[in-house]
Amino acid sequence: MQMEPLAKSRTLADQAMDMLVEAILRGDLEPGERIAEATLARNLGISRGPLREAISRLEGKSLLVRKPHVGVSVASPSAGEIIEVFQMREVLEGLACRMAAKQMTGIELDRLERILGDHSTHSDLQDGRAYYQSSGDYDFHYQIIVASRSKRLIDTLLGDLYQFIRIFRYRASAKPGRAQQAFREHMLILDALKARDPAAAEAAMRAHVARATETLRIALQEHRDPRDEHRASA
Amino acid sequence: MQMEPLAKSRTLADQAMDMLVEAILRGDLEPGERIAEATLARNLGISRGPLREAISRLEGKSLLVRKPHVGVSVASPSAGEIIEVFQMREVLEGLACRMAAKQMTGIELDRLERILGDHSTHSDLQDGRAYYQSSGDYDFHYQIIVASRSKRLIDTLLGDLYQFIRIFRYRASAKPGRAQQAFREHMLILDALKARDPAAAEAAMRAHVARATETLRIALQEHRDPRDEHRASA
DNA sequence: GTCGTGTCAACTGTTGACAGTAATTTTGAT
DNA sequence: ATCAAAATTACTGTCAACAGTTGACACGAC
Repeated sequence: MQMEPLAKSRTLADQAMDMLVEAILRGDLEPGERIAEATLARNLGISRGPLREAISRLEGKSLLVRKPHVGVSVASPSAGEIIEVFQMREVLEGLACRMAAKQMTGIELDRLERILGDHSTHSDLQDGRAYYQSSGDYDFHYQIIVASRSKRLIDTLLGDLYQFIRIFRYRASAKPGRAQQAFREHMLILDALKARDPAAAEAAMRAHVARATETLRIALQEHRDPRDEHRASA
Repeated sequence: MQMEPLAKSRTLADQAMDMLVEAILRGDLEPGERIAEATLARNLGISRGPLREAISRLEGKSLLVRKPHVGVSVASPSAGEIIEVFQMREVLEGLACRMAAKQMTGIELDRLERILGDHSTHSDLQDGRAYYQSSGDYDFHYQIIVASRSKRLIDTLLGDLYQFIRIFRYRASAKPGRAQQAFREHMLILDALKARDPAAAEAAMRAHVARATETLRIALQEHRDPRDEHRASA
């Protein structure tokens, strides 16, 4: 019999990293907020070494930024940078969807259809906003991304990029009616996948994410970020 | 009078990181090779702390991989993973090219045209292979990526992804005649950019990178990687 | 009152030593 | 000779203390 070690030899730095990401996601650490190493390490019951290591790794993923001899702080991307990330997500998820169309199994397609079926009967959908911006939308995209079978793509979209996006609660900025529209777009994507039409699947996914980006852009313009002023005007 | 700080407060960890990347690019550290922290730190004249920090950052960028309690080693992606990165590059550079088409200045277009002009008269081009796989091709893509004005896109394509790709010298695997074809493809891209046609520019760039990927795929099949066997067969 | 300078405290950057784990070698039995 | 188990070794993971830099504050000159 062969089994995985229960605790995968998780090092303190690993735990500290997870804990940091959690804290940022939960909102305990706000974007731009500085992190005092010594204090945080004491609170976690570890020394500064492993904590610094966790910080360095997140720094490599641009979730944290460090100013030499000053300190690390949670990344605080401007509205423009968030849009940039969404644009990248558009083409990358398009790619994932194209690949998924080629190699998705029947079982995976069924699962996707079932997820969408659950959505349609879910009460939140009728209500409007919340659902698509929380787990429902996530599940749909998640399944497709995993179906791409591309290790790097999965890591990027489900790991780095997704966490980066999730930090900033701009999900809340969905417009009323966006949920229903998104649901219809999901249907179109599913159709293309079932038809095993890579080009159509990619186009449908790109259109879907592009619309979400557009909605986001409008929402962001309402609470402007001064850092974007200098490059607007075009 | 305004001036840059002389030495940008570069920390030992920063220098160690650059040094590591350099060493990997130069080939001093081969893919899969393990890194002995203590030894390397001594050779660099620093202690293990900053070195570990540099390692952690590169770990976050998946240039190095760490196995707990065993050690770090240079990432050694399988042929399949390299193809995956190229596929991501295809859509991301396509995006960059689309954005560049919208906002490139006349000066930038001139510079690009000049680069291409240099290429056409460059002796290596007539010879065949080497040129496009070295700095020439890089310059062309570099200019377009920068012209996208997207901070994240530039970081990803010119930083993380590019270094990752560069580590593995599969550039050498270009086929004879590929250089001339690539040159023609560059011309098409430039045409679309000059016409300020975003869709055409994106399509042209995607086609260009897709062809390079295909060439690479063929070259990689010759020296197979055993790790890809299980997922082949399709 | 404003500007510039000097001092100070708090924090980060770095170090060397210790503890713990995984691989290797050695030893012993079959 | 082959294999298994135990001891050794070499490395990583972790810690606590030291050194250096930064930004703030107070003081003094203009």
